[in-house]
Amino acid sequence: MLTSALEIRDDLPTALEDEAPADPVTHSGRRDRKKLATRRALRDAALELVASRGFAHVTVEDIADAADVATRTFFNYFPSKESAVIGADPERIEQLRTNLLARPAEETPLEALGSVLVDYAANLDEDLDDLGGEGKKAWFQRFCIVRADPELLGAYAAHMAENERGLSVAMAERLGSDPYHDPYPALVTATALAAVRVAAMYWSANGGEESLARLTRAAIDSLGKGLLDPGPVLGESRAPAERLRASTGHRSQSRQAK
Amino acid sequence: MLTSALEIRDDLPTALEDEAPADPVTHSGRRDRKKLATRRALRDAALELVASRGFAHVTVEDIADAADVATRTFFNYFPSKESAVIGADPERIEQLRTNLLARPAEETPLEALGSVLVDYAANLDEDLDDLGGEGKKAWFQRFCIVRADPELLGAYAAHMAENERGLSVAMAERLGSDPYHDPYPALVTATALAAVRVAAMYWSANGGEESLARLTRAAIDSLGKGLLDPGPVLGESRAPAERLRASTGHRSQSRQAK
DNA sequence: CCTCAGACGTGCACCGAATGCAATGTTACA
DNA sequence: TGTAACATTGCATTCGGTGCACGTCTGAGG
Repeated sequence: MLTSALEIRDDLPTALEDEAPADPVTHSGRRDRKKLATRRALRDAALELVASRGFAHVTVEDIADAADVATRTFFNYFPSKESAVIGADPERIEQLRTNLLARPAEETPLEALGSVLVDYAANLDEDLDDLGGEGKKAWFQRFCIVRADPELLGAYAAHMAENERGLSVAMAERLGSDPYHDPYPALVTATALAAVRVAAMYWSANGGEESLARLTRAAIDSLGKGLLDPGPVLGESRAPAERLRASTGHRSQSRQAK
Repeated sequence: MLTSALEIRDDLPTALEDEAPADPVTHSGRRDRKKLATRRALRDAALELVASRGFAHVTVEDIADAADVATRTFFNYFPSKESAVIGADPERIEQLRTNLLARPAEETPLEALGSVLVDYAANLDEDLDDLGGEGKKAWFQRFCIVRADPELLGAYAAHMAENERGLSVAMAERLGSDPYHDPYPALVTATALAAVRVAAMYWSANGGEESLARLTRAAIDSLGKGLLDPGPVLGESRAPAERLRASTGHRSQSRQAK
């Protein structure tokens, strides 16, 4: 059973305000507050309904009804049913882009991109919904749902492909190379995002207890070390789960290969 | 203008036979031949129409009409509009799985998976449609379309996520680890597939002239070397395009198991 | 306080994707 | 040749998604 934040919608505006007191910092109006509230209501309703019934057995009408808005209104907030669950945010990708371009030039491409992604995960760890007003809990629930449903897993992969596009050109820009004739920026970006995707899935699979930033850092570091063969492949069963957690610190290559 | 294989459908069965003489080796009958023919007709029609008009401006009815079958029949062959373009094949993933499990145990996880993927690309290079009856040209057209349309790019990423699922458990099986407590198999699989995806996109972006197997091998090798910073990052513009082509591997036995 | 323009919610009509069902036609095989 | 299995097809239906128009509320300025 999941906690429901759907009942309190209009009756207790204070309960909504303390959740996001300074998010629409642009200029706080009543309108923007309500807009953000319904957006969250729709998102929470979608997550909860999909978590209980499964994505295929939830209609947009169900979600809209649960959020107490018209079906048509749903599409004023989200372009598709998946997007309400996935959490696609065009602002986020733009932020990642600028963060990547702001990294010091000495860093290698993977270091720079990895740091940007780890930083983002760190923000999520501290539950600062400083951007998008998402919050750790929502993301955890999101990943759990996505991991369970193959259909949503595909939708999430599609969403990551969007991020990949944007970050890819930013990476090419950083390297000063033409993305059309140089696959390297795309290669780094695609593999790095795949790594953080795996880290996020693992994070959610283990109850969200561990630090997502550490898992992300470990995945990126493993990537930077060429995905070294993790110990005795055949007769292991020694410490399988410690592999990612192990390399959180500096370097602890468990095995030499190649 | 693209060549159309739609006109010859029922009138010239011989023209179809020489395209796939031994594919449904199970037991060649007239029924299976016609079935394969309509499948190809639908696929070709989808590729051609989408290539000219764009994915969003082509309806399933258009594709079915072009292939001269009822709209309903389309869904007897493909579960969705995207699948006709993407070329999702459950057999392929099963073949990759078994090929991965058949690799020698001495190879590192990335070596094993990389070899499987490179071998598959090598088959495609030689235009042996020994499985699925696809052929190099269809794949090239496919990748070109996918690369152009962001919507299809997402659909392709979703399809790759399916492959990832299957290969991930096979990789875990090979390593004898529990995928639930060990993210390493998923990490290797996800990053490797991301690498080959980039290689395929680059291949199609350059006219399909170069060897896809070489590009794939180069991408996997770069991954195995930790995506090393490609030379002087800042003042480069030296040999950007040669990066992938440079490290063409020597091993590429193009024979695969069953 | 009043007014007005613009933003937002909503109903309606509509298109297209996708599925289930049943009837019909076609192939394979004894 | 007859029959059973299978493929094609039409039809109805559900649902995701969009464009449009109308009514309402909010924010800003007089």
